[in-house]
Order: sequence, then structure tokens, then C-alpha cells
Amino acid sequence: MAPIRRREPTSRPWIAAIEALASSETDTSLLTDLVKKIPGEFREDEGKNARELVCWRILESLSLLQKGNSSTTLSKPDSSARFSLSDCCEDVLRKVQCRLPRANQKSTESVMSGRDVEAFVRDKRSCLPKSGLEKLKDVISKESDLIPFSVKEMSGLLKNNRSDGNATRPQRSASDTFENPLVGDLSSENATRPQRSASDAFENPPVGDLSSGKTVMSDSATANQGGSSAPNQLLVYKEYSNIASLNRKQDAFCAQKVVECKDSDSFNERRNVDHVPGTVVQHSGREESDLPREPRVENLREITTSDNVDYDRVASKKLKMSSTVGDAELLHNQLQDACNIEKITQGTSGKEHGLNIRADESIKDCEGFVELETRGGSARFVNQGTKSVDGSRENSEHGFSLTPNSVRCGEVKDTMEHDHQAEFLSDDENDEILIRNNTFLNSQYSHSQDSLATLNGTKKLCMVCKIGGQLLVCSSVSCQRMVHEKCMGVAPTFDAARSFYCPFCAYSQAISEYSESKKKLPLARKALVTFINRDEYRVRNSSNISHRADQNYLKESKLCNECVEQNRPENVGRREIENSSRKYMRDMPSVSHDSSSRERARDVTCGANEEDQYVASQAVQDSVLQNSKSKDKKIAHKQHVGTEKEQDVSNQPPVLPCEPAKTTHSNLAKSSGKKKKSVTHLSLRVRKGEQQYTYPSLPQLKRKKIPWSNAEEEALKEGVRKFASNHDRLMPWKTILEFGGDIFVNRTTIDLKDKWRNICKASPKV
DNA sequence: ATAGGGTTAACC
DNA sequence: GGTTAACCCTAT
Repeated sequence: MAPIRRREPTSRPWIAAIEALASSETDTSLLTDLVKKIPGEFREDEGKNARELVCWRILESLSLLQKGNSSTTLSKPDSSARFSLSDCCEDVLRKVQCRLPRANQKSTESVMSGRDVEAFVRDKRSCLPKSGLEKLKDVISKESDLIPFSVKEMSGLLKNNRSDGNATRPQRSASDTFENPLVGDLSSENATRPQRSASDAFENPPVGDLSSGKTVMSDSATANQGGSSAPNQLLVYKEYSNIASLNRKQDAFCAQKVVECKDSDSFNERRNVDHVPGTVVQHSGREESDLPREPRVENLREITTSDNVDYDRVASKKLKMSSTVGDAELLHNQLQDACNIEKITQGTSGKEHGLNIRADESIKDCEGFVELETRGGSARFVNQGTKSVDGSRENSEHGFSLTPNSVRCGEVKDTMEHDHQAEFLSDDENDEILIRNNTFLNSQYSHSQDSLATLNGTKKLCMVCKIGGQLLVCSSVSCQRMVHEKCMGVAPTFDAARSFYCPFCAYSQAISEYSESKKKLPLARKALVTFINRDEYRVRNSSNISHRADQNYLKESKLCNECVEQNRPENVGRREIENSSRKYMRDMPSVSHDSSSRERARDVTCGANEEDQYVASQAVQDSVLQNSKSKDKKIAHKQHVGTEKEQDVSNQPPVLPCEPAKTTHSNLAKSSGKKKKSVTHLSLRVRKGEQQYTYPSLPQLKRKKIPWSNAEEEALKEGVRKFASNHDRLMPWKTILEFGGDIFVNRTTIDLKDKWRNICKASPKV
């Protein structure tokens, strides 16, 4: 098994682009410039197709060149230079390179037949490998359900299926190629580049912004000035030397592929080219270093000497496996290395075993690609497919852009957005949302179980990073998600039994509870009304204030007990799950404030019968928890005043509904004989400032009407007289409120203001 | 914090 | 249905 070195993933898109450009008959100068620009290092097997395609393009260019200058170069037949289709383009190009006339050579010294090259290029065209992108396009275009429809749709290839599905490049006629080599069937993909003739292309090779290519341009221009074909050949040779730089980056590929060169002096001669006075080609030092040194090769497949070869690396690659086996195993390695997926079945040799790889859904589309291509028997395509797998993985890691996961993540977001809206929707709509949520989760389960479960059959992998290790396993029965704690992004949540629930399940659970709670809400509301009426009946029929206070105290104590009950560990544990879900959702902007709805859902999670008080107590508790400290202080003060003054109830919770005090106050009002009837109207009106926590599902409860007592009115008038300013129209209601603090019971500055308005309305002279 | 308009429910 | 008192909402 060939050792896999960690390489920079940034080289992959370069290779893919070069392949595609080489397939689309881009100018060779541009190709060679791109080759030189490939960043980082990569495996020797990577870029194999790219090299082949680029070399073929150069050979094609060379043959065109020779065709146009047939009278001067490569005209002498040489049986030794005939090429076989089994030769790779790179080898042939090296041979051609070795036989190119030097600047100080006469053309008659050439031993290369241009016809050989032309024939080779023509014949080779039919068996050139497709570029990775073309293959991917073919797979997408095929009616294969291995590629998700969404991916197909995104590819834009559903309607324009131009691919024949063959593993080799589309055939073109020789005349087409040689008459107009730069305008091929894929020229439209390179529409921005002007179409040029072959001679133009190679006498004035276009060089873009790629810095290193500028030299080529200058060389070309200089060569063109000479008007000789030899400089043109040197140009081609030089371009090939650029290709060699690709080889160097690929760790001794040169050593593996260097061809035999019988002309032992050719190297020195070539080197001398640069130093020949008056030579038309000027090479920079860098380019000189780029020149492939004299290949002293004894065996095409064995390591040979080369000045540019990294011997250490070459040594590790002396024996290259057969391409089939090697690539098949390479595929396996890459899949394990990059995707951490497990191979379910694998034979020991390449074509026959037909790798059956089950990947996670994030790479499932590419999995099919890999499988297809492997079975297709093209070992090279395995690499392409493997790269696609890597690429897919990158996609999945960097935004879920193209993988099926992205679609599902979109569904997640969509679902959650809808769930966020759930509180404003009808039950039917909520049911629909729940169905959608369940459907989504089921799909998640099915995918997960189909992939992850299978994958995890022998190895447990994190659902995020696809790496094993210490994983948290979701405790839900139907969920097999596992994740590293560090991959969670948020703190993991556990229930009372320290069972972990993944965010999906926690959220699903919260949604379910919310739905259940909503169904119980009407019953709870009805029970609440019944309870209040019953309590009011008792109040009305009681003549003993202290007894009522005891009743209130008992009632409040009961609520407090429920408070305590809520804080019991098991209940806290349950809430932790929900909190985790909320936290998780808060991290997702689209559902950020859905947490409050779920919290409210939790708050109304209560039974219909015995939990009528629960709703009220929750309102109280939340009011307590959510109120600002100042508010609490103020209200608590009022409560304290009221209870101390009128009820002598000392053990009340600091803040509770104003019913006790109001009831007492109502009785005081009743005792004053002013508004006796008002005591029977106990509509629940909760002031905004006193209960910031609202319940959308509950009707806006109105604060109980509290008629003003004579004492209150007098205190108000006194306060106005004392603090009203003739100059300032603003009335210091706060000061007045504090002034009559002992008299005003459960009044706010707004109440004072409103009451004063009513007083003024009734008797403006006041 | 305050003012002012609006709303609601009880009462006539 | 009109009136009224208490409460609510919003602008400043």
C-alpha cells in the first residue's frame, strides 16, 4: 500500500481546473502557467490525468506546429521514434523533447517524424481520459439515483445532457482537431478566449496574468522574430519543461516516468542552448532550473536519475503498484483518510472486487460516483471520484453547499423557522409543522441509520467530524447519533439520569411537549376560571379577614410548593434538555427566539385538572423571575405594606399576585360603602410592568379593577396639591406615589395619573 | 417617567 | 347603547 502523505487540499481544484482546461483545448501556455501555479504538494497519483491531458495538448500543439513547418523539422522518419498507444503522452512528449532540434542544431539533425507525433496524437485522442469534471458531469447527467436530484438540479445538467457517458473523451475528427485545434466542442466553455489559429497560438502563446508565464511570452515573441521553427519547438519544449515542474511537485514522478534518451549529449546540448551567443531564446535562471535534466533512464518504471528528483521520496516509491490495484487501494485509503468511512466489502484487487463503499450521506452522492467509476474499470477515474468525495466532504464541512446534507440542513432550518412560527399558528398548522418535523427527523433517522448505523456497525463515528473517539450517544430510542462533545458547539445536555440527547431529539422532544401543552391549554384555562370563581365564592362568603388571609396564605404556599417541585432534580433535568435545545437553536439565527416560545410551551405544560393552579403559579413564578429588581423591590414593598398593614400576614412570598391585597382592598372599599359591587368583579388584569412575561397562548389577562377608595383619592389630591408645580406641567406622580405610599395600595404612577384625570374630568375645578 | 389616546368592562 | 372608571399602549 502506497503511503499516503498529507497533502494540501488546495491543489485539488487546481488539478481539476487544469484537467478541465486541458480538455477544453485551452492554450498550452496557459496550461503550463497553471501547472506552475499549483500550490503545495500532492501525491504522485494526483494530477495524473491532468498531466496526461496537458501533455497530450502539448503534443497536439507540437504536431500542429510540425505540420505547419513540415519542411524544416521532424520530417525525417525514424522508426525508433514510433509510438504506441500504450505509451502515455508524457512519455511520448519526453521522447519528442529529446529529439527536438536545438537552436544550434540544423533541422536535418532531427530524428523525429512529425507524422509519428501526429498519428500518435490523433490515435491517442480516442483513449484520453476524461477530466474529473467531465466525469462528474456524466455521472450527474446519467439517470442515476445515486446522485440526489437536488445536486443534479444544481448542476444544471438535467436538461442538457451532452455526455455520451463514455469514459473517454468524445471523438473528434482529425481534421477538426488539426484544422482548428483551439476551437473544439468545448470551446464555448472558454468563450472569453479568442479563437486563434494553431500557428498563432504557438507562435504567440497567450500568457495571462500568471507571472511565470510572462517569460514564455517573451520567449515566444523572440522566437517569433527569428521566424524559425526551431525556436517554436524550443518553446514547446520549454512548455514541457514547465510540465516537469508539475512532476517535481508530485514527488519524483519524473523518476518514475523518465524516458530513455539515447542521445547522451542532448542534455548538455540543451543546456548549452541557453548560453549560445545570439541564440533567439533567452531563458531565465529559474526556467533553467525547470528544465528536465538529462534523463538517464534504464527502466521506464523504475527509478532513474534525474537532477530534479527528490531521491528520498523516490526511494519510497520505487515500486509502484499496478494502476488497478494501486488505485483501488488508493481509493480505499482516501476514503478512509478523508471521509473516515468504512468499507463494507472490499476485495483485494481492483477491478474485480468492485468496491462497495457505504458512505455517510454527506458523501453519498460521491459514493455513487466512486462506485460507478470503479466498476467502470477506469482506475484513474477512481482517483477522480475519490477527489470528489474529498471535495464533497469539504463542502459538507464548509457550508453544506452541494451535498445532500445541505438540502437537509436547509430543511432543518426551514423546519425550525416554521416551528418558531408555530406559536402563532393554529393547531392544524401546528400539527402540520409537527408532521413536517417528524418527517424530517424520520428522514434523518433513515439516512443516519442507513449510513451511520451501517458505518457504526464496526466503528462509531462522530456525526459532525466523522471521526471516532469518545462520543456522546443520543439516548433517544430511534436515534443513533453520536457526536464528540467538542463537536457539539454547545454544551451537551443530559437528563436527570445523565442521558445525553442530541439537539435534534431534544428539540423534537420540546416540540412534542409544546404541542401536548397546547392541547391541554383550553382545559387548563377552564379549570383556572373555575378555581378562581370558587376561591372568589369563598372570599365573598367569608366575614373573617384573617381567615381569608390564611386561605390566601395556604394558596400561595401551595404555589410555592409547586415552585419547589419544579426545581426538583428530575424536573430540572428535563428542563435542561429543553434548555439545551433552546441553546442549540439560539445558535441558529433563524430560530433564535423560538426558545421563548418553547419556554412558554414548557410553562403551559400542565395537566388539565390538577394543574389549573400550575398555570397561575407559573405566571407568578415567571413574573417573579423576570421582573427587574427595582420592580420587584417596589412591588415587594407594596406587598409588604399591604400585608403588614391590613392583613398581618407575615410569611407571604415576596411577590405574588395582587389578589390578596386587592381582595382586602376591595373589602375595604366595600366597607367604605362606595362601590360594593366591584368586589365581585375579579377580572384578572395583570399589569404589563408587573408581568413582563406574557403568554401568547393565553388571552391577555386584564388586571383586576380596583376601585379607588376615599382615602386614596384624598391622598392623591393632597399629593397633587403638594407637589404639583405651577411652572411645570408635568406631574411628579412618582413622588406623589411615594408620598402616599401607605395609602396607595397596589397603585402605580399610571394609576395615579389616570385617577387624577378622572377626578379632573369629573370636577375640573379640582 | 410622563402624557395622552385607546380599550375594556361594569353600570345605568 | 352611552357613560364611566380603571387599565393599557405608545410616543416623547
